[in-house]
Amino acid sequence: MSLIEEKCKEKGVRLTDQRKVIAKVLSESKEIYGSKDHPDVDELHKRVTVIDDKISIATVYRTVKLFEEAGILIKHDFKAGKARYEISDNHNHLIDINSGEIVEFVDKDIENLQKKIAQKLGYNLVDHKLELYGSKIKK
Amino acid sequence: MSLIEEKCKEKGVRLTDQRKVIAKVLSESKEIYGSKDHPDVDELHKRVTVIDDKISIATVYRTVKLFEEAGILIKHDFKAGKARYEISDNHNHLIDINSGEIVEFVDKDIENLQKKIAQKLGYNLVDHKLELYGSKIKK
DNA sequence: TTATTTGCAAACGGTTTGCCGATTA
DNA sequence: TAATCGGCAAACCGTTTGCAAATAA
Repeated sequence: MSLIEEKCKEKGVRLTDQRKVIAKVLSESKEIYGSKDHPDVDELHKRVTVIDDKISIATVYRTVKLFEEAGILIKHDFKAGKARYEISDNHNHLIDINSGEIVEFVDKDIENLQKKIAQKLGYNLVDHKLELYGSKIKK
Repeated sequence: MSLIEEKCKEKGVRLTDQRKVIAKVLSESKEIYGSKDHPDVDELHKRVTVIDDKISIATVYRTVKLFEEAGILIKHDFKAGKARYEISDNHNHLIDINSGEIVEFVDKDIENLQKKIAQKLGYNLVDHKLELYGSKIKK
């Protein structure tokens, strides 16, 4: 049973054949496609139809939204137009402005600083989005 | 002459009547609508047509893209679907998850930390996007 | 004059939705 | 069985674009 399938059970999300396939593809996405994998709905649909070619893209849309609302996935809009998804986890992204490659990172210092800033402005920090855009240093 | 109109001159952007009106509305947007003003194209079009009701929304789209490419405006996709614009300036945003209100802030510490992180990952920091999401602390 | 810009309406692309038969718990 | 879900195709909505007339330099 895939990671996401388990989370569905936890949260009482009904599991259908289609959802199981989508959950499986998402759960395996990083392992198979590497760390910079943030598939959009179209890409997801392509991968899913390899397993079951009856699954419609409407179902992928509905499922991905469902998973997002359940806190299982997070949705990114790195560039408007196409949303991209990955399993929920609080890391940040560095985007290579030349190749489009995405590097993930976490940094406790930044996280603490953010909390402090929000407090200073009179808010409790609930969530954050940090994207760095950079170009590779050649050596 | 509005702030943006001046920048257009600098960058050699041809100034038409329509662009002057749009530049004016954008330049005045913060003063009139307050610090949380990040109008979308539709809102911009509404404000612009008060001055000249012949200006089409296609022109607003084209102009806003032009200004963005000239580095005069920045485009935000706080939530996908509708882009929002403001005069270019490197501050960050804190978004009230309850009211949608947007608070702007700058923080040198965070900026330095970001630069350091990018370096550590082998990149030169070119740009960044930081959005905090929080809920107001009641007192 | 000549390259550029505008308004209009149609096209576009990602996403959502109504309908209704199929499936899950 | 009752509630929910999935497939299909049409609708939706923000944005872009081709065209011919208008305009800036």
